[in-house]
Amino acid sequence: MGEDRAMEANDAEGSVPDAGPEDTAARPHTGRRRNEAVRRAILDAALRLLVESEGAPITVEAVARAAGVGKQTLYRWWPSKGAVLLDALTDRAGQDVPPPDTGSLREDLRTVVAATFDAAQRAPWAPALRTLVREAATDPHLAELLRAYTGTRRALLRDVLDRGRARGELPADRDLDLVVDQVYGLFWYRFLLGHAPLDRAAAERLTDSLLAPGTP
Amino acid sequence: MGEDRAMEANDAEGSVPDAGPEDTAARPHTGRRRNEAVRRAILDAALRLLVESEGAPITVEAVARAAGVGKQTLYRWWPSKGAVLLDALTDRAGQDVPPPDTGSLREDLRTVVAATFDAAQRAPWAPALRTLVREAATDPHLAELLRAYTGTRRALLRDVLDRGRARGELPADRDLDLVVDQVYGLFWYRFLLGHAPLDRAAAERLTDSLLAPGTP
DNA sequence: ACTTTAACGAGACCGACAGTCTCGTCAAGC
DNA sequence: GCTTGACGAGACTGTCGGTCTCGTTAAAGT
Repeated sequence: MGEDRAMEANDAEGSVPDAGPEDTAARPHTGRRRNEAVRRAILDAALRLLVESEGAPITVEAVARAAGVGKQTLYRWWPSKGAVLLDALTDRAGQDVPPPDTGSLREDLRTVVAATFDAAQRAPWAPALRTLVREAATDPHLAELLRAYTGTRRALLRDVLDRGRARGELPADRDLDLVVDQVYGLFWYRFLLGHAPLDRAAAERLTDSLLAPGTP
Repeated sequence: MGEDRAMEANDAEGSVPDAGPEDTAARPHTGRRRNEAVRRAILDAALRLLVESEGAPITVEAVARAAGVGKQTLYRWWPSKGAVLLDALTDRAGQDVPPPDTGSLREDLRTVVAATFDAAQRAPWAPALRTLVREAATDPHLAELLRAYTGTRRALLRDVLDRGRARGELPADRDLDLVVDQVYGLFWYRFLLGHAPLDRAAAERLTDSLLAPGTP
């Protein structure tokens, strides 16, 4: 995803009036090339600040200074502050494990929920993610990116439920979107407010609550 | 609540060193009195902007201008922008109806959940509340006030559940805090993301999901 | 009436911060 | 060696929350 965003800013240059669409891709690249070390330095600095931030806002200048980079370099490759932060977070932490498929809905669901809760509790990315969500409140661009991200998470969980229902482990008329939202609703609510734990026990009880205790 | 906050700023004046605590309350009020019409004008203007905002941020200057008031007047009575906005919202919309106690947990829960969902869907305060939450992301003061508010909401729902459990409508070992968070978690998740409805049907299904369908 | 006190409207001012612009420099390819 | 574009540095702009100041005005005591 990081590369996609990075390119975005670049091909905006193709908007010369009446230049013809092939002009953008046709002209070979000349001049000095992008320095990969700089990209890494920016991403690393952003992630470090994000992790250490504990909810405090991050400034672009701080990221640039920490990376030893000019602000313009940053804005040359990312469209906004939020994009950099999200990129930094997903670049490292973003290897999504595929949801399990053990043949038992109860088992799969418990695993997914527990993993989600666990990641939010344990990881150093917890404060980072909290900060990111805060930034998203005032950064429409970031909000959109985050919305897309949560969308794929929902879809993944939805798949698990669909498989379970196909196996007859859930009544055919059960509202699966509601179940998905009950999981992530509780998750974000507790994650952002922090008034109650997101531990293993909570995951266990949530799973039991969603699958009626009597269900196989 | 409005009055309380308003006073807060005022008695800060009592912090003269070694003046004695009774000095604050003892000295009769002299000088020009607070103009109630101004308070109303500020609150009304803030609410109007909040309702019309549709998620867009509200500036203090806009509120002051809309109320025909100097910024200092605003800051004389409220400690921050967020406090004004929250005050404006709770001042009008804030008459909390006491939760029902019909003797049936299922009935009470359905009523509370449906009322909560309904209020968020129907009311013109929906965008206002969304804006407020957004502002809270960057305004620690407002975040604290909002946290307190949601705390009382949780406590109210918790009471309903406690009564139900006392009547034996819920197993004694059920995690009631989890149930509460499942309700408000889903609520805020859908309210803020807006990807799925918070209608009567959703309230119905959520209630059924929390109270095992077979329970009396 | 006169004085004191504090609220009021207006708006200058400050500090932070996102994002832009400019400039001198440096590397990649012709 | 010449053109092109990335780079670091940092000045600059615009916005906004919050403070400060000032001249005016209303309430209360004398």
